[in-house]
Amino acid sequence: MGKSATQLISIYKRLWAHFGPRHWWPADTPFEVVVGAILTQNTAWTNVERAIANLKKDRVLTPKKLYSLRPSRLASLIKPAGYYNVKTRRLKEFLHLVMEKYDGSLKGLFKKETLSLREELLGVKGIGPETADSIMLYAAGKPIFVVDTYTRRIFSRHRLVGPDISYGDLQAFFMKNLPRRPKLFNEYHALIVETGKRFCKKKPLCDMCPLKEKGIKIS
DNA sequence: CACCAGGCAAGTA
DNA sequence: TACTTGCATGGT
Repeated sequence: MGKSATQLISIYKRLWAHFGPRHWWPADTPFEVVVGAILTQNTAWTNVERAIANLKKDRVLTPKKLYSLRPSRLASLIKPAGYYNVKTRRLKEFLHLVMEKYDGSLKGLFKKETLSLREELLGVKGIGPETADSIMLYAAGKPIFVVDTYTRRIFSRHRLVGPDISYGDLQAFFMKNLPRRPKLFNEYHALIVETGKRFCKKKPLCDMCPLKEKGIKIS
């Protein structure tokens, strides 16, 4: 076992001991995961919750219902999540794929092999690497590690990687050094986000962080 | 008031 | 290729 692998496991254990299981993704259905993944792009989750609540209240949180909504109506429902015009287009782009190619069923889409599913998701305008990987791991259950702002921030501050590491390289760092188990990837990313939200914001609270003993200098 | 949040695409040089 | 900018609400 390499040094990086040992460190990654050690950090995971420490976070899990501190926070316990996260039960991610916070959603009732795979489709809700997809919608949440798009709505949370560069946006606080509390705002996404309001938007999702609006969709549930009007009982339109299914692919067919959302696809049939007028864009102006969808935009007004998701308004609390911000970027509502952009995100309306992005949801519609994804729904168009599901409706036209998979008969409105996520099941069909998620039957694809991991790599071809990733390519297909990345082909949708508005779905980038993090959104695609969140959908794959948390909606489709594929063994893909999700990288986000917090991941880069936490692991570069602890000097396991450089601060400007690319998405792909950071993802590979985790996937090469951890057993490829969806359950582990699920829990690890969820723990990273919890740590990020609480302690590793742009203005860090490193004294409080469960990783402080391994911790290093921060700017 | 300023700054930030679980990105992404499009524009510029 | 490598920056830069627009998108927008709600919390601190």
